[in-house]
Amino acid sequence: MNDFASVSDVAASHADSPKTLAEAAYRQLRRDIIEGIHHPGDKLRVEHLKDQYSVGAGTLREALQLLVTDALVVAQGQRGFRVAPISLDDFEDITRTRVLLETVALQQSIELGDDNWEASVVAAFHMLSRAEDKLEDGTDAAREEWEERNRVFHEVLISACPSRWVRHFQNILYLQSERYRRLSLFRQPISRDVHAEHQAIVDAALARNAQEATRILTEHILRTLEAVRKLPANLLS
Amino acid sequence: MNDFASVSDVAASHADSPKTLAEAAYRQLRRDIIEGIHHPGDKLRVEHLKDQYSVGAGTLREALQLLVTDALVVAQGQRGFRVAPISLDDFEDITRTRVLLETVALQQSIELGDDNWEASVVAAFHMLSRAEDKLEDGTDAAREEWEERNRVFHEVLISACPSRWVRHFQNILYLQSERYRRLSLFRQPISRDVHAEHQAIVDAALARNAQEATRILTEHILRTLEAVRKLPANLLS
DNA sequence: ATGGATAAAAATCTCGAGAAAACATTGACG
DNA sequence: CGTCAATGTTTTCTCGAGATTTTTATCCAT
Repeated sequence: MNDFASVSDVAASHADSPKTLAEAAYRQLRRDIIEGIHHPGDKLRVEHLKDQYSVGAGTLREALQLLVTDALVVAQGQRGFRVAPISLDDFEDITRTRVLLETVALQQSIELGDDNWEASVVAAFHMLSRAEDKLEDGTDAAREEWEERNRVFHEVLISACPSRWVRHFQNILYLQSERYRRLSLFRQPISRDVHAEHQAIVDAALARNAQEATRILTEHILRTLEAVRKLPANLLS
Repeated sequence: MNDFASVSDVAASHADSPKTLAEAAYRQLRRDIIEGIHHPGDKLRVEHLKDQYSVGAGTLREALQLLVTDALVVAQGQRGFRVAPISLDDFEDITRTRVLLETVALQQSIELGDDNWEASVVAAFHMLSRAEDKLEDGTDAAREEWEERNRVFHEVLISACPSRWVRHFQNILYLQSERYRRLSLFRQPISRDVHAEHQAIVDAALARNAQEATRILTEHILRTLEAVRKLPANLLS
């Protein structure tokens, strides 16, 4: 059929239920690392964590290995696992690479996307807008839902890009940037008018104005970099 | 210090000795998959492979997980592991994405590379040329050494690119394309004058002619795609 | 003969204990 | 007083067996 995200997929978010304990532990761990519960550079001792996540040693090991795939955890030879360190340089790199890939993908999406793609974009934007409303409550669940829907929105935007590899790399980079964004959101919760930026992207995309859409998207992504740049250096430990 | 590959690194190739059994099994498996010993789509049964690679079940499992990182193996929920399938579409995607990343990286390398980088490039090209001579013997070892030095050459070319992520993604894509290149080399061993192409890239790079260098590099990469396109379809099973 | 359901078989996933390696502390020697 | 070496502790890595799930084969009913 087509390779685009269907509207129902958007509605269902990314609710692949974890079928294995290792994957469940993997998701929990990933969330905890992105949330900052495990600090960058922290050692991840299997003996200590296997109780916390209620799985066996080998299982937790597998979960950690999966996190190495996402580059959220680094494995050092015979010296165990560690939460991937963060730095401003790294985030600059992530951001610029993301801009490179995401603009190319968006161009192709705008060029090739069909009605189904347009509907997906509109739907994802709607879901995101709703989540923005609930964000007023200030609950953790609301913020988490917003994060997820924001991710889906960016994913759907480029879902008509025919390159699976570009989309794959974009996913990885998005996960990475999520760690940094949490840091900036913690300090200056809602300074930017993110909604307007997203709206502008959607408008330009549906108008098939690739140049305008990529321009806004680039600024949109770079703005987060600026926000992180203004953070106190000690947060990037 | 600097982040470039040192000349000695080039000489030493990529000889990180595997310090763990899992990593050793991972490398063997990776080589076997790229070599085509395990065919695309094949099921990788842990029970059967753990004897073949002389490791425990859990260890082999870890090795397989590492291969998922390189996208050479796909893991399906509770249904075990499988060699990643191949297709012409996939290789087109890999190639185009590789061109995108590698040209950007080469541009930056040419712009930012210092004397050390130039020396690395010359050294890697020399190593590759020597391997080309030995290629006449037709031994497996010679071809394998050429493959490795070709990889190093492309890696060193973009080693002055400051983006670790671009280089990381390029590594993954190179590994992928290696699978397909083996297929094409099997049929038409040495039809192209690869040496001249590499020489032209080196010349343009050292002359700091980014436009020319990226142009040649792009053609160079695309040529392999054309070679694979001409393969009989049944090889892409 | 075809389709569905049950049961046997195979493979995967999970767990805990033993072996190997790395780390930290302490003591001795120059 | 500083450096080096040896020892003990901690942590990681590895292995084989048991529990779940998937797959295959068989059998009965339509």
